[in-house]
Amino acid sequence: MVRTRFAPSPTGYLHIGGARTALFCWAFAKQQGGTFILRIEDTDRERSTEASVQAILDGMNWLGMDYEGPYFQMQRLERYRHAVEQLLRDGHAYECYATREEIDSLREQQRARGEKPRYDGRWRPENARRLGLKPPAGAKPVIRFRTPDSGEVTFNDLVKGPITVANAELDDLVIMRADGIPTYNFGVVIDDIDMAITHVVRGDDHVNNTPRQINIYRALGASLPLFAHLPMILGADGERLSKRHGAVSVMQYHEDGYLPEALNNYLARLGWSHGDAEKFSMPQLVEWFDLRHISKSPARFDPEKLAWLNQQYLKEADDARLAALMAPFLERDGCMLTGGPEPKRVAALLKERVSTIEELADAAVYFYRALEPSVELRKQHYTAAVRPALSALLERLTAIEWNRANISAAMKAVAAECQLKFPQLAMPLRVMVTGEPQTPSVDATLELIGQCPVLERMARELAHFPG
RNA sequence: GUCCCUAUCGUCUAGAGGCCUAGGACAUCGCCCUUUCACGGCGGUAACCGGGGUUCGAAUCCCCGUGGGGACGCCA
Repeated sequence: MVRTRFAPSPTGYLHIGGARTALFCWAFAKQQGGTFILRIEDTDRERSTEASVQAILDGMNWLGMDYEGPYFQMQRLERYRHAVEQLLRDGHAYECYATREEIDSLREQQRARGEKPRYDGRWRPENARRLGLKPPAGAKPVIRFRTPDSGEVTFNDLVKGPITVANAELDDLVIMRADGIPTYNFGVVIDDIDMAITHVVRGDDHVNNTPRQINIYRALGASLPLFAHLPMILGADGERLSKRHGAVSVMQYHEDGYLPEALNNYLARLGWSHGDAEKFSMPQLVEWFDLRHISKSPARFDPEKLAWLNQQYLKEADDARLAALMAPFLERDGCMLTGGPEPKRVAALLKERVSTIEELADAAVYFYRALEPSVELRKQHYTAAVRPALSALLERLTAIEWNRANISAAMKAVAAECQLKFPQLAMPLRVMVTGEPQTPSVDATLELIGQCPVLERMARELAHFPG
């Protein structure tokens, strides 16, 4: 039975990269009929926050990934201590009393010499004895794992293929701090063993940690899970994703008016493919997902393609749902929805013209509030020549039963009478009523705005015509 | 600096030695549709990083360069 896990540290919001990792983990587990686990790796007490835990949960929930858990590492300290005792007993770990300053200066020297910075193993029992090192009185040691001196570690990454690292490249890493809290490389191994994780799917920034972790598995006598390392997501500029790139928080996309199915779809296609398929649902992803078609190299995040996908989902989204989603944006813009046209009809009219909910709301403002045309627009469209036609139209519109067909008929009749082409009448009318040069077809727009507001706005704007 | 990984249009990618005159999508350009703008339809520009091998045959396999990414914490 396949078991995967997503194991974020609660030191910030759920970002795009984390969400993509979670999505692949989730999709793989579901595709295999397995279990997807959420584990919060909260052993960094300085940076972990309750708010971050909540932010991660919110992000997972919004994207619709269900999980077992969450489990918290800080609730499992007892277990890590026992595991450390076992390693100590078996000679796979030892106490190290080196101070941080000591280690820092060691690394500095190594770097100056052009070497890879590494702990030199001075507190390995045999070395400490040789060097005559004695534990300072009252000092609490950290525990280091004793990495094999020679040989190499090879594992067959499910995405990248065989990867080999020489043990000589690895040093004796700290697995437990003096206060009894495990470090990442240790906690992750114990948890993955205890939670019977079969497939470790994570970002490829962990490739270098994997040989260290494998050595720990072996020292513990545990069997290995399979590993699949996902390439990173880079910003649109090819740089590492960071705050500089604007929206890196998943929930920021929610706030900016993206649909979760669009973000999921986009993220799924970033580093994974299924032939020529571009637009597909979560169930479809679950059916199709495989590790073999994950690309091996990093991918750039392309906001334009995301926007396009979001537009595709918007076009087919339920009108009532869109109405509910755009309401907060409209209210923020000072629109009163009550008394105006039904939001879902407005959404239906506008939804294929925008790529986010925010744009949808922006485009809907004039249905709920009279917008003043800019001076430029008036100058451009309000001419003495069309004024009589618009006056005549105002009168006709006063008299008709208010629906799209009648509005259109009235416009056509006036245009014919005044020997104007339809657009010559429609453009100034559009600007007068909506304040915008671009809207859906005028008749449908006026119908929705409603007779009274339309007549009022026309009368008011007529006063701005020259002559 | 050392180690690990990686390399197809501007971007995301298809590609498992002959189906490749390298396919799709976003973006971009043009045309059509049209009541403005969109949507939609049709079409165009655009890529196998370089050099060596292996092979009858290489985008695909190997080596070397080069570019890109990652790691080198008592962070995860």
